[in-house]
Amino acid sequence: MDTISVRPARIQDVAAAAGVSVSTVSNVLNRPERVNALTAERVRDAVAALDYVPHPGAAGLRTGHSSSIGLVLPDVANSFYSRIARGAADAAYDHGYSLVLCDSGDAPEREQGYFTMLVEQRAVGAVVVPLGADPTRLTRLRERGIPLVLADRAMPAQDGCSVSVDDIAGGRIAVQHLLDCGARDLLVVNGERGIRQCADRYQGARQAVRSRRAARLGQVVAEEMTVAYGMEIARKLDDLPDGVFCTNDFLAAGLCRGLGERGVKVPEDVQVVGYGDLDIASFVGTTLTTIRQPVEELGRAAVEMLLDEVEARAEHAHETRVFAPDLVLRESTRAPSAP
Amino acid sequence: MDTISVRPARIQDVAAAAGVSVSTVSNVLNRPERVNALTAERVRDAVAALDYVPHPGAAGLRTGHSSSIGLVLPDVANSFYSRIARGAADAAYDHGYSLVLCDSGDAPEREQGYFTMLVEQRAVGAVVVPLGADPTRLTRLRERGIPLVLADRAMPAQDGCSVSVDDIAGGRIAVQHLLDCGARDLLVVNGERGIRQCADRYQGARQAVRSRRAARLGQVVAEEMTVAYGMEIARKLDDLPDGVFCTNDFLAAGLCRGLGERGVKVPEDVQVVGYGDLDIASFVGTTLTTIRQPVEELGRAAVEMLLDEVEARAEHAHETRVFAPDLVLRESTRAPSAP
DNA sequence: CTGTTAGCGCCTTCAG
DNA sequence: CTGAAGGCGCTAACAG
Repeated sequence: MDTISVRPARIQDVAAAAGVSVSTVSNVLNRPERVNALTAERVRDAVAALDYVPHPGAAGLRTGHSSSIGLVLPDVANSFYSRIARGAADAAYDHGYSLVLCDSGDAPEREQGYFTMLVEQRAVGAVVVPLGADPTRLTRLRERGIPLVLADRAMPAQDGCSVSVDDIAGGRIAVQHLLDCGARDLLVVNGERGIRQCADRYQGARQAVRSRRAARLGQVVAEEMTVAYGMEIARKLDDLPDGVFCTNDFLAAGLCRGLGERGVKVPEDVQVVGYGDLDIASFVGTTLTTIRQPVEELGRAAVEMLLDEVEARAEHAHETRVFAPDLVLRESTRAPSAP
Repeated sequence: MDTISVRPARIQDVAAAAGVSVSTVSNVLNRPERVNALTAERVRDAVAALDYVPHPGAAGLRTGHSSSIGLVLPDVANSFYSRIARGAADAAYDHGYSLVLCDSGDAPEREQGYFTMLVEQRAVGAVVVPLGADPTRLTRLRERGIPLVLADRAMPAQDGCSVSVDDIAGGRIAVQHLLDCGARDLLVVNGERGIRQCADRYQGARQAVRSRRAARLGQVVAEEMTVAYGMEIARKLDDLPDGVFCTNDFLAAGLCRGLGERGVKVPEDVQVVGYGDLDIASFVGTTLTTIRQPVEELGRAAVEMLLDEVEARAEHAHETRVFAPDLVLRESTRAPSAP
């Protein structure tokens, strides 16, 4: 069967069918308390009978409110971002907004294209993981009347809300856990220094060690954060540490495997903590103890903060929300002894 | 700085500024050929000066056309679906449509909620990866005037377009490759029979072997398609085959690792082909030769078929497009000898 | 080639 | 508590 093009019922049709005026129908739908219960009943019957579906777009034209919010990110296919998207979609759905997916594909022109699209659509706001560090374009969007919430990026508090995960805390938790499990000769297997997340996680690791005089902390930097480099590092290690914190799960998975090939047992000889709770962490042979980042919640919170700004306007105070990562215990570390 | 609420310029303002009528402005924007070059120039200047941005929503109210298309799927955080989303977003962007992300979260009520949202928004159409097998709700959507393209699911051709990947061909290619590489004693490590994809891939594998009398094909079914089960299977294997086709990359990764622990070398002793080209395939120690599915293209094609239906209407012929998977050569198989 | 006019579907004063 | 009328921003006839 092909598409039937029955012109959908309009509010007028409902009014006629119910024997009332359009404004009464509108009231029944939007402010039921102002309408006599019986007439309301009649109207609702008519709505059902005609399969009437209101048209928020038309309403928005009148009221000035739209009901779509933008989600601008570099690449939905990347699991970190797709998890943000999931959380954002959840929240948007719960609040009756629709989420417009804007995948900039790492291309600034395209990001800009989406920005103007959002202006055209009169989106109520946008959650964005911006591409460059340059805030000019973001500011312009905001001046255009589109409130923004930044995700996973810093943002001067006065300019708007932002959400992110605390990587320093993550590093601290990871290493603290190794200490709790009895490890004292520690190694951080890190990614490039330039990556903010890596630097922060290392800083957190140092904080944890500082509180425990008796422990040592080394660091080795992997060229790329992949399983292969993790294995490589495991092979080259001279004196084995008794605890390793890898700043990403791929490195951790590779490291475990490389150690295995040398006959080193995880967690008996060396304990390992990863970071990110990627799929791989629970699929791998020795499942990884790792740091979970509440990414979905991050997306959800971003949307909710945005809606608060949109709906509260005057009373809204910008907020920089930082989420706490937490530890997922699996096989690559031993049970912690009570401190 | 806070949101400045300057009421955006309307088409009237532009008309006034340029000293012409609104319809002329509209024409300049939509059918430039019907307008004198000089007046057009004046209008464009005014547009720029006032920072005028057209309001497609209002236009749509008038024309009846909307410019948003829905993307309904079970879970964006799942990499298969997020890749579809990426392709769909690409195509939608290229054609000037906006993509509304509808993550049903595996909940039928929610999927239904999104369906009615799409009706409300008068979406021009939707790409959907439906939850259940029941086509009733889909049909209703279509009757409501929202054309559908199904992704990764079967659909009677007369009811609309669909896109999917040919799993039989995928299985055939995988095993053919093993044969080309000299393997003769083959094993399929599969998931549950009930899963259509698994059944299809096995069927493809059998087709490949049938053409080569001299080869044997066994099958073993893993309870779950994870790295851990792959390892398990590698450990339990009695007589080693010389070629293994795992119907998913997790299984393949686990298998390789399990074989490694037994001292069996990949690809020297046993060659392995995976399926899916997940991240893990290229990150793992011995990188996996695997079957790539053109998932992004699937998403892109879905949107384009949808738009064809929307724009062509009468001449549009429903199409069931099946994509061909292909082989990605990596380290877990030896170079094929010319056939 | 350009201007005038009448809605698209809805909400919202303002009267009754 | 209900109805009539105007307009949100834009396009599409139809005149000029």
